[in-house]
Amino acid sequence: MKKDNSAKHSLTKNQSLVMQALAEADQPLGAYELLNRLQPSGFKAPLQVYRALDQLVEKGLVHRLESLNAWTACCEDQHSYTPVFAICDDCGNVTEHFDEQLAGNIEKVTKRSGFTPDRSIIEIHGQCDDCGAGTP
Amino acid sequence: MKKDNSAKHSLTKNQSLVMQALAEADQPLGAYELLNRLQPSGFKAPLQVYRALDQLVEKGLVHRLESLNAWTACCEDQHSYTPVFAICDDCGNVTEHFDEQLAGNIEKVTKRSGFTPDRSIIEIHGQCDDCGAGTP
DNA sequence: GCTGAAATGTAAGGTTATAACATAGCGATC
DNA sequence: GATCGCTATGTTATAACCTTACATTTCAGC
Repeated sequence: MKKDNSAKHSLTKNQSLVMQALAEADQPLGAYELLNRLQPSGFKAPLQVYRALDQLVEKGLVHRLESLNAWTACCEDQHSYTPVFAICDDCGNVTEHFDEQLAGNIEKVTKRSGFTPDRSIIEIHGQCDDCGAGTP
Repeated sequence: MKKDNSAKHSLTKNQSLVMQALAEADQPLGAYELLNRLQPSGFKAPLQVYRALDQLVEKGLVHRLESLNAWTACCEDQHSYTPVFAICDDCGNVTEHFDEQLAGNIEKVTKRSGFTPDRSIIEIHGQCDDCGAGTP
């Protein structure tokens, strides 16, 4: 189970519930899957989930996985580098990595053409160690 | 206007039409925007667009931009490295870049944890040269 | 207690993507 | 040239994801 950093960020009720659901999940969750899981807690409409998610992303506690249309709790408290997500297409497990050099290289590639980077999305699909690509 | 590589790949009718529409666009297009543009050519349902897009992606002629839910014609004929997309959040322009070192970095970051990368998604949002982030 | 800002509730609707099933084209084989 | 099998296509319906618009509630700070 992932760490729950909600304490330091004074989350609201809905934010806490969404954060908790994500922290308890061992995989990224879609917004409607979150809605399902939170209906017992009183959630009734997608917007409640989306609002909480947006605010949690704003605070840096949650990341959105663009290629999955899903959301995951951030693995650590704070991080300055762009996260790299490794997504296992077999078991759905996702791990979060950081690499200073990688972040630097991305800046380099785009700045060559006068581009000013703001936020980067790096998502790598493949097979995790457990699902062993080499040993089917 | 981007280069149209359809000749060498013996595309079907629908694939050609979608390829042409993307090649003529100066920006990535959503599937439903493509559908609109192709209705004069006889397209009637989203699935016609999605099927053609999938096949074109398969052939490497089209890329999907995950963070935009949009599709763009590949800028060159063939490329072995993972493409890096620089997406201008102001004007919507997207440029495609390649960088061997960057591709190597990604492998490194994930392989540390026993992960076997298959396909990578790198999309950088920011401001392009024309929209000049420093000179608003 | 009053007020203003933020959070929440609720309904409706828009966009993006897929499932399921039917039909048509076309080359290979008999 | 009839049949088979594969691929592409057509069509309808529906699932999945996200946003707009507006009303109501909560709550810190005065």
